Amino acid sequence: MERDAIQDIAIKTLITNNGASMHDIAVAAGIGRTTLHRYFASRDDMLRALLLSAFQDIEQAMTECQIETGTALEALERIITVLMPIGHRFTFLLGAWPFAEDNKELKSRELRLLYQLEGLVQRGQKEKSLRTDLPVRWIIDTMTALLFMAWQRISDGYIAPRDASKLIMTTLLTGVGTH
Amino acid sequence: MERDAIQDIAIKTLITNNGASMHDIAVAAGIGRTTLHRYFASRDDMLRALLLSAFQDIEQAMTECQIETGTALEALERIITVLMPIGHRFTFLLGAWPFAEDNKELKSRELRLLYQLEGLVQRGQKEKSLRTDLPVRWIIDTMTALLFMAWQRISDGYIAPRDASKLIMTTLLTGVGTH
DNA sequence: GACTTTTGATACAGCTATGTCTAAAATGAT
DNA sequence: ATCATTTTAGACATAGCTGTATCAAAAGTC
Repeated sequence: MERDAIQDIAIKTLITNNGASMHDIAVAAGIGRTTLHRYFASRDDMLRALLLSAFQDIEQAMTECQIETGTALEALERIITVLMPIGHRFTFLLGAWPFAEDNKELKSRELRLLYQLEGLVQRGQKEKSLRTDLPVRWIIDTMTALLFMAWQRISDGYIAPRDASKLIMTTLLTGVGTH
Repeated sequence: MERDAIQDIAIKTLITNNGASMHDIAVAAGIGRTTLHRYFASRDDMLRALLLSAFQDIEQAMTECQIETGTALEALERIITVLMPIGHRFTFLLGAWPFAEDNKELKSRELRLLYQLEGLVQRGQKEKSLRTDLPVRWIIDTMTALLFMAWQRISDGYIAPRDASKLIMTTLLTGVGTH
């Protein structure tokens, strides 16, 4: 089995039960615990690798979006669309991120990513498509929150994956009120 | 120390580090581990008690809102306002809820609560203040997601507690776009 | 089929967390 | 101050998890 595939299963297992043991994760991956230890020297190593892997996937997804291209709203929609299929990585990252406190490289890459998103929101504000009376960070948070929630509902089967992006975009931009 | 106070500290400790040991929680509460065991016969007992306590607080907060009174939007704003000060309980519940799977009573009470919220949203739709083209459950999810995110930001110090309700309401109802 | 490599079950040692108990210390009541 | 009650530190036993090592079985290669 490929290391990437194991990482994927480990992430999915840990977001369901974040107390899952190495044995649990090995079972989920259909391999022996010894073999899991061959891929990751320790649980700590594994968690670090998962954090990095999840983050890298999101970074890459963001890069593929080419957020400088087109309008801010178009870029936002692209971001949402590419993050949806990796919602489990996103969810894992939300839960595990507090434990990345001492990883300076990851933290600085996070800041870079956040900086890009802030730039994008500010561009939307300049383009007069995003409100200027809300904090930039809160706009990003709102999108994050909706992504997270949509992923939960996809996992529950309440939302169809193909409806998610549109649903998030419309909720994000126009809210649930009739104003 | 009162049992309620210990429960509060346990919840706050566990949302920060959900792997916190009984020793960690006892330290946070300023009591001995033995004493903690006097309040809760086992870790399992404690987690069950915390789940129930968190849920009850939210139930009570919802009851105090008298959601049948006034317009749906007024009731929604009241809900958000009363849930904010107990955001840590809300956050704990979001994280711990998957582990309440076998608690039939809690699950049925959750359904009752959800039913009330659905009724409220439907009332808002009838009053023409909430959109009818979005799933009712998704409207509730959006509010939940924003509550959760606002609580995180209050904990970070990015949002002032007194701004939170207004921020959530405006984001929820009109979104972040200028439409 | 023969050989090599990989895998996994198993055993073991060490560690941590949990639950239980005891006796001393601390606290509260009078 | 005395007595009663509560709390705590520490000890202990146990279970579970982790990391490590061994060796037979399984899988892969030629």
